[in-house]
Amino acid sequence: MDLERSISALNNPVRRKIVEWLKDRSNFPPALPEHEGLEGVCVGYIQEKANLSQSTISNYMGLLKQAGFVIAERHGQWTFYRRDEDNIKAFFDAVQKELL
Amino acid sequence: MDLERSISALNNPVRRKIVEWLKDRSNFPPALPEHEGLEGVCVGYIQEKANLSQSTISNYMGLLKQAGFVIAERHGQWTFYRRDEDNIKAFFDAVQKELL
DNA sequence: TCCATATATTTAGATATCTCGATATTATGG
DNA sequence: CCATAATATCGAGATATCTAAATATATGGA
Repeated sequence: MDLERSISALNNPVRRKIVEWLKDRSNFPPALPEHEGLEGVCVGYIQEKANLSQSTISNYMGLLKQAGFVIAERHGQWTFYRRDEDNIKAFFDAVQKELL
Repeated sequence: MDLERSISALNNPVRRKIVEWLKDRSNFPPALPEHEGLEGVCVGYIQEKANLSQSTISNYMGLLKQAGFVIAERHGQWTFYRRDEDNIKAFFDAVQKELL
């Protein structure tokens, strides 16, 4: 739980939105048939929704992953990102403990 | 509740420390006799503890104030800062609502 | 009024973050 | 193997943040 890194990752409105969007898969287009049953959302869908360049979103997802907010799983050419609920809770606990 | 501004204010280890220190008045030297009964801690004490320049701390306190984490009250030449517990809670609620 | 003290504001150089285009990497299908 | 697609990484210019020194403002006391 690196609070510095986590807060820094959240210090951007689009990155916060992405974490929020990932709460509900239906915020994105339906998965391809061959991806049925896989958890998470691929980078392309996130990029489309965020409307920023591919490299920016890939970078964002890397930051969110390092911060522990999302888990990445590669399947073929796709990387699927999903929330890491346990780490997200741990972050809240840490912030609360430090500040509240 | 400007989440952007609040997270930005917390995106610095010393500023977070200051908010934490202010939880307990005894983290600072005792108040001057003429300040007995006044709430908060003067900028000089905070600066001493943080060990950064006067202008930096003054700037920090301004950011924390704009973000709603502290309340400033001037008494004579001194400005006393104390936590704004209600706003701090509101911040947590907002983050939780958005992310959790 | 003049001076000392506490804090705020201004200014600026150093460093970090943002965002993109270009390129590299990895995987798939023919 | 080649072409294509999805994602990651690199490099760079624009913008923001950090932090301090210098200066300004406000107050209190001699």
